[in-house]
Amino acid sequence: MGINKMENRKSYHHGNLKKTLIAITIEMLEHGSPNEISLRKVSKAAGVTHAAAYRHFKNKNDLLAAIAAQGFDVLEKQISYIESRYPNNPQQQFIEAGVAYVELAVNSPEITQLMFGGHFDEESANDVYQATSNKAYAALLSIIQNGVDAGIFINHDPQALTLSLWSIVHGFAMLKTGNQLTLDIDSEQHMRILTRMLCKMLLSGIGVIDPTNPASLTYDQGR
Amino acid sequence: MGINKMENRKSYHHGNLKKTLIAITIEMLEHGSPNEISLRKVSKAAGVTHAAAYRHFKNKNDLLAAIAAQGFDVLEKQISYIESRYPNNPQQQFIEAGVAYVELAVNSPEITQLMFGGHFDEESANDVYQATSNKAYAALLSIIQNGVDAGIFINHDPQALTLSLWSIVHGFAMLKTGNQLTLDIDSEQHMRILTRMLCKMLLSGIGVIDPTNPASLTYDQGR
DNA sequence: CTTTTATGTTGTCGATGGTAACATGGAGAT
DNA sequence: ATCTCCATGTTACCATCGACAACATAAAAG
Repeated sequence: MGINKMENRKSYHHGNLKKTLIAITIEMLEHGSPNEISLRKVSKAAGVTHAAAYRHFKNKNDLLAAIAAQGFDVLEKQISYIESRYPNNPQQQFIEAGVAYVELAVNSPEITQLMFGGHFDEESANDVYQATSNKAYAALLSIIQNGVDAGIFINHDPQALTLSLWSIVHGFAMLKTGNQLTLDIDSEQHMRILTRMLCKMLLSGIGVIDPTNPASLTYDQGR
Repeated sequence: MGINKMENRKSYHHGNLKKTLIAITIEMLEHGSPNEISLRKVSKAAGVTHAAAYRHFKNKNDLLAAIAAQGFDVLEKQISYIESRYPNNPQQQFIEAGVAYVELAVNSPEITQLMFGGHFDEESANDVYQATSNKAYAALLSIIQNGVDAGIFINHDPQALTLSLWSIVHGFAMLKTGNQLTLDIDSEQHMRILTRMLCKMLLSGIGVIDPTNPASLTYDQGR
């Protein structure tokens, strides 16, 4: 536990330095802001000299971008999993994808801020970073498309529906991870309830749920 | 135009250094990420040595926090103005406040990322910063309260309604300013239309607009 | 066994954030 | 008008950082 120091490494070569550097950086992110991180501190914690990191990352931004890209990857996988978990139920996919989005963000607030907080130079937002960002969007769009194909989401363009879902859960997640919310919603349970409420508001706005009866979903809203 | 250099200042004392430093920093923010900014470059651009800035700001974070605080101030004033501009029409206040929120954010994407991107250390998110963040929330809550008092927003808690509006416009704004949206929505006109659509989805979700008729608002939806 | 290549080290550079000691001159008191 | 005080700016300095080049080592390839 703690920082993976590998201080008692025997060989000249580390063997797993790239992953180790990423892991240590993530751990450091959880204890401070991104600009408190230095390649030198990370390298030292990995039991390696300060220049070793440059064999694995082009520069500091490159390391941070790798972590962000990993975040997008996890996000996309999770949303896709939600889609497969609730087959033939676009409404539930809609809501649970939103819940998963917020849950992931809140469980890794620092990485979320890194992913979306504009911490990279323009050019450093490179191929990997851009591509993986789009994957999260595509995963959401797929769910929306299910609802459109099933004739459930009928009043709006799929792109617009995707944007609305993404916006509301992303906004909630960013406000929470950025400590902008005075509401003390500490428990995961409470976060889920709030997120479900937000998604249901949208769903009824899309015309799927009777707005005068927020509990009109076909599955148990508690859970 | 250009950076306010003040290079031909005559007196030993600058006279307006604090405001000048803020202005120059904002201009620099518009041309690069926050971590490309250095107090030394800013000071040099202001025609002053690098240590002078420390007479006006405790440290670099303090300067950036001042800019963020200024952003929250503008945001709150704008939302309050919207509220007063459309008296006795909570729906319109709801939508136009959302539009104003997104418009401000998109017009100053770098400052928006600075305000919400987690660019400050915990302790540096000081009194001013926290207080002003809350003001934006309070401004939105006031609008919601109008609708609740008028018996228009009836199906949900005011806090929840405020959170939903804030989340969706904040999410949209953050996705846009973070260049996460592949949709090319360059024109302000298009942004307004999209934002209105998002807000209306929510409004109908709250039960104010007939979801099968998105144009059911009482005022001209174009404009 | 030799050569190549990937990976880690040492040494160095300029830039940066921050502090301390000193300099300057404007504003208020007399 | 002059003196004094103190807000404000300067100079000098330090530790740290990102980045690079030259060198060292060992694992893999032949």
